[in-house]
Amino acid sequence: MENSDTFDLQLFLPYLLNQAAEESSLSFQRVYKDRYGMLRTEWRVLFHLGIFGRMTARDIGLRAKLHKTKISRAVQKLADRRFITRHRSDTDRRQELLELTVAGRTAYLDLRTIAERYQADLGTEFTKAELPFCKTCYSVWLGRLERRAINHIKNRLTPLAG
Amino acid sequence: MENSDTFDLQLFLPYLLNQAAEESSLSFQRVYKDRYGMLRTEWRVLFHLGIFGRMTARDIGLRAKLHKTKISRAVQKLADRRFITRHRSDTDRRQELLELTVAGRTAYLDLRTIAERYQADLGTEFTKAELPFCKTCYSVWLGRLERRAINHIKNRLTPLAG
DNA sequence: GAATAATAGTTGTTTTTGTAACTAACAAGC
DNA sequence: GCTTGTTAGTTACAAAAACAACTATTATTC
Repeated sequence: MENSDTFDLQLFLPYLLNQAAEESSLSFQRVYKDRYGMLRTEWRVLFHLGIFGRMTARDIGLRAKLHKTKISRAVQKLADRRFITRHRSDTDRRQELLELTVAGRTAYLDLRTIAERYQADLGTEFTKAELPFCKTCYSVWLGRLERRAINHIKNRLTPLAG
Repeated sequence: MENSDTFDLQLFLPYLLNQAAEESSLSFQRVYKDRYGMLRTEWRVLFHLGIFGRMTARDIGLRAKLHKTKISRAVQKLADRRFITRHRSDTDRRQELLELTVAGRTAYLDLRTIAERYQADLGTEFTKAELPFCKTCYSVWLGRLERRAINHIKNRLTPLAG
């Protein structure tokens, strides 16, 4: 063994987060896959529609940070299974308003119940003090993302201004 | 808007973790992709070899929780690019001992340096108290995984015992 | 108001992943 | 020592993701 380095992988944040995220979403994936044969993107779209009500594919993409092609295909499958309806918007005929059907809502509520149970279950392992931190984790990266977007715009503006 | 539900997605842990993980690894992905045209799995294999020294594909898989086919392909690419060498083990001729070449080590050290800088950079946003918590996140899920594996075995043994 | 740019969403093609079946080597039981 | 079972790693095929190019509609600009 020509031997190990000092860098501690166990403390490299992106690595830790990925391992944790992969593990947590894998276990939940089994639920929506087994019950409804859904893919992760489909589940996410369903969830967003369940939580936020009627919205467009574009807005789902913005919120969930999913690429439009992924959403387009997920929407198609969900519509095929009569979990959602699609209606062209009157104000902008490029957009489609997506909405859960009764069947879709039922599926959503079913999965939501399991999600809540799953979450409560995790609560026994994460202490009350720790739980809010997960949100910090999240917003720190979202914050970084936003700052990057802002810088990107700034960089494009500066040459014009200068 | 037929309106929103009470379930707070912003507090659903697997979702939060995934968003955070995706965002954090995406920004680092750009580094090893732009510099060496590497895929995530290749980078992980390189890193493991850099940190732990000579080891087999199997051991990398155990540590990194990567499937053997993924590793097999990553190892092939890394070997093609002369970043690693492969030698059949004398004690068990099924196994191959993998090791970084000089070029591989150079790449590893380069990426490691950036990783450390990136990590330090994050440190300014995560407080000292928060940082260790990411490790908690990680081990909680690893813990769950192990417990599940144990239960799985138990469930297969009980019928035999009873 | 015509020309140009931008946006919502779709479709087609290429990469990458996941899954299952395979080879080769070793291990155990009888 | 021969049958059966396991393990390390590869390969082939199917599913999913990433990326680029496209249509249709709306915004902008001159």
